[in-house]
Amino acid sequence: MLIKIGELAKCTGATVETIRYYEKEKLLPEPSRSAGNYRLYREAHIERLQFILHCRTLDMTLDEVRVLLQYWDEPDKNCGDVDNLLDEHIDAVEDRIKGLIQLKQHLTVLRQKCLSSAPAVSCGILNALADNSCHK
Amino acid sequence: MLIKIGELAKCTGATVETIRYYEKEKLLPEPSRSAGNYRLYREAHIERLQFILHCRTLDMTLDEVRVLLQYWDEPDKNCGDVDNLLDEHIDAVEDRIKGLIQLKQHLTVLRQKCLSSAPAVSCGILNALADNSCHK
DNA sequence: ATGAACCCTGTAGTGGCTTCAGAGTCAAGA
DNA sequence: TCTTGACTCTGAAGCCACTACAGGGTTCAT
Repeated sequence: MLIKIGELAKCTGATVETIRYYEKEKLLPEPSRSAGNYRLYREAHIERLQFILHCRTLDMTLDEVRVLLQYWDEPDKNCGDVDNLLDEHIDAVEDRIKGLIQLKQHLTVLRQKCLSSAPAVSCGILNALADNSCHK
Repeated sequence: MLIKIGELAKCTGATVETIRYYEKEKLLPEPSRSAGNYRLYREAHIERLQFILHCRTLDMTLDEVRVLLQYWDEPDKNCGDVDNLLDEHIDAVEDRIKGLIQLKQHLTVLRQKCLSSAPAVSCGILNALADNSCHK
């Protein structure tokens, strides 16, 4: 029932270093230790780590994760803040997508300016990048 | 014709600190100095800085900018690499957009699981995040 | 002469890890 | 029994692209 850090890493997909980092950051509680000072984890650690990793795949910051873990730790609290955190996070992701789509548009326009294998001095891309009238 | 760092910052939109940082990173050459040891910039610096900033608004890394500046500095070179760099950069941006759209989808589904002001223990969001069958 | 606005250098901090150095632990094989 | 190799430990440094700060110097107007 007790597993070492390498096994925890394998079964969650995290790296060993990331697990130790989360412990240092107090996202994961300090586990018990073996006679040889190896960390020994149990089921609860696996679940908590999976929760954290899942939040990270959703691009949440560790501070956001910390807020969610508070609710995890105090299940009787009202969860209204969870909603708010998620709403704000969705907005942030939306903004980032909009920005990137604009960015891609700019890049694509730029890309079309170049006829490959011309000398750099006449490369449309370099010239467009240099052009200070070309602000967004 | 010679301007101080604050003026360069104002006319390009960079911060003074960023300009000094670019100098340390050898993206900008060391300018001449006044009697009082102030940096003095000329036209060429303005253009080069604008080029760098423009690349940065296109989300290029400083290493990518370094490659482009090489062509800037050697205008007789063939510019094929410029194309490749840009193509790769566009691909990377595209991938990031796709990832974020998926992410937003996940977040939106998650958000709908929550009826605000329930106790956290029964919050659908927290439960979904904890659910290890809920991998992407 | 004084004050405010600018400038200088060098160092440390940010986030979320990753990498490294140098050492200890443990099980299997010769 | 000894050794090899895979694993683990700690602590510090590195990554990126800045940003912030401490503690000083310069310049110019009043």
